[in-house]
Amino acid sequence: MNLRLYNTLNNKTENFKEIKKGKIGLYTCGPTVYDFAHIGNFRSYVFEDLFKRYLIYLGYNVKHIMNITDIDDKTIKKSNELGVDINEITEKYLQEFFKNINTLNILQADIYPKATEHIKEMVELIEKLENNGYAYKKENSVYFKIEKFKGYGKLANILKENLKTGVIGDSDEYDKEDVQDFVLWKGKKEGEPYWKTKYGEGRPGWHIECSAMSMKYLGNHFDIHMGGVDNIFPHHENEIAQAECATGEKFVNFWIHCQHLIVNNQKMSKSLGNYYTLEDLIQKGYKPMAIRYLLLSTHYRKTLNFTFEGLERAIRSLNRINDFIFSLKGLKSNKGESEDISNIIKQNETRFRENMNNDLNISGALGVFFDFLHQINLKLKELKTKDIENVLAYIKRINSVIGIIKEEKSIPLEGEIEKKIKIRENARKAKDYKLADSIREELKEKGIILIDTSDVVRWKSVK
RNA sequence: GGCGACGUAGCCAAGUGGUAAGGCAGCGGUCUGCAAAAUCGCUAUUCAUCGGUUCGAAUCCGGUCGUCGCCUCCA
Repeated sequence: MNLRLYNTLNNKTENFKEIKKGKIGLYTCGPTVYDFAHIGNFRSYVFEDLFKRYLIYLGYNVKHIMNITDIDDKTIKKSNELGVDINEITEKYLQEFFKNINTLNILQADIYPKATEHIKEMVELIEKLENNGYAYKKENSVYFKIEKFKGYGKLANILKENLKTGVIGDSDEYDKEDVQDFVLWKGKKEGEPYWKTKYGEGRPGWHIECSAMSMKYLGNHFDIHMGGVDNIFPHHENEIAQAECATGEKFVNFWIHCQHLIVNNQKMSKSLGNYYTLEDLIQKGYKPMAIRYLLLSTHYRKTLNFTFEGLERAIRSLNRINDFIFSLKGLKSNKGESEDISNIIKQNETRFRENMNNDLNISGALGVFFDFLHQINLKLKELKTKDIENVLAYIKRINSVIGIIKEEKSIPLEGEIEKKIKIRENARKAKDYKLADSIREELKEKGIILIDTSDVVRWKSVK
């Protein structure tokens, strides 16, 4: 079964086909580095990561570009409010962003181009638009004339005449010919950073950034562009307009958009007190992998309702996977390999892939994976040495896609704890269960969980 | 006003024409000194609702009710 993806461009699920065999150009809209990213942002990033990991799993060579918006209204506003240089602000939150990405086990992009380092490319793009008759200067700014572009609105499925006019955005600050037109280059304003270019002193509009940088690194025509649904209009619509009017070529084949996250059925907002950054959740004691699992486990085109109850459920679901691996690693086995187990793996992987191929149906795919755990649990005692290896290798393959299983670090036990375990063992042998249980309870409080098996005592760390 | 999404068990969530996956929680067994994990059984005659098409509908069509998003800040 082929990989099928829902393409916002025509609102249909289509067979995926790459432009250049085996290679994929992927562009994802990155953060505006003016503040900590919130869990809604990470829902998108985690989904994009899942998708990218799956492409890699399928054997594609993926070139992934994620832009960094480090010049825009918000970064400027923050800089002015705090009286701190804008670069200091953006650098700080860029580092925080990278830290968060790492915490959530999100693979790094190949390149993180910054807007401020691509002014030249943006100006060149504006130049092309001007030459082709799609851009006009007014006062000190440059605008895109959407009336000239017939395809305008095709992504968002919006008719030009239905666009609300006036009152919003820049319409009264800048002097456009038509309120629907969007800005390519913003003339210099007092107290704002600016660049000297052929269009005068000023700074780039937001949309031009993504068009310029994506084409620089991926070419005029590339495979996949992703982002949150809110970006469909106007951002991605404008990107298409800029790129296609400048090059005359089709810009992107597949537009994939991730739905939003809401909290307790309400839009996340600071005023409602339901606004969470990753840091907030981690400080509450939630583990990154549980957060990742939660963000990941709902299909990307469905609104995800974030609740702490859901997060608790995610923890317990993850426990099932981790406990399984734990039991597997503690097994004593005989040499050999059984065909039975190899077949289960093969069949399960096929089903996993079928679900993922179906527009990245992660819920279905996870269901398949839990089926696998169950099937193997039933045969745990019959597993041979090679079977265990095969099962672990399969889990590793699955995890290369979902990325929710953290490699267990074998933390050495402190001597004192080891001593306590021995005392408890002796107590158990002497049937002094009162003492044994109190030691078990004591260690549990220290984060060490003891598990009695028929021959040895095993332990695991809560962390 | 225009465009669009969604409504499946206590909770989360697959299934998109062939008779309701999976996870969590709950109850009752097995295993265990007791636990933990695992395992077995039970837990939706029914998919918001009303009608239609069909041999057959959660799935297709139409109406109704409800929730939500977008229409130049936004992942």
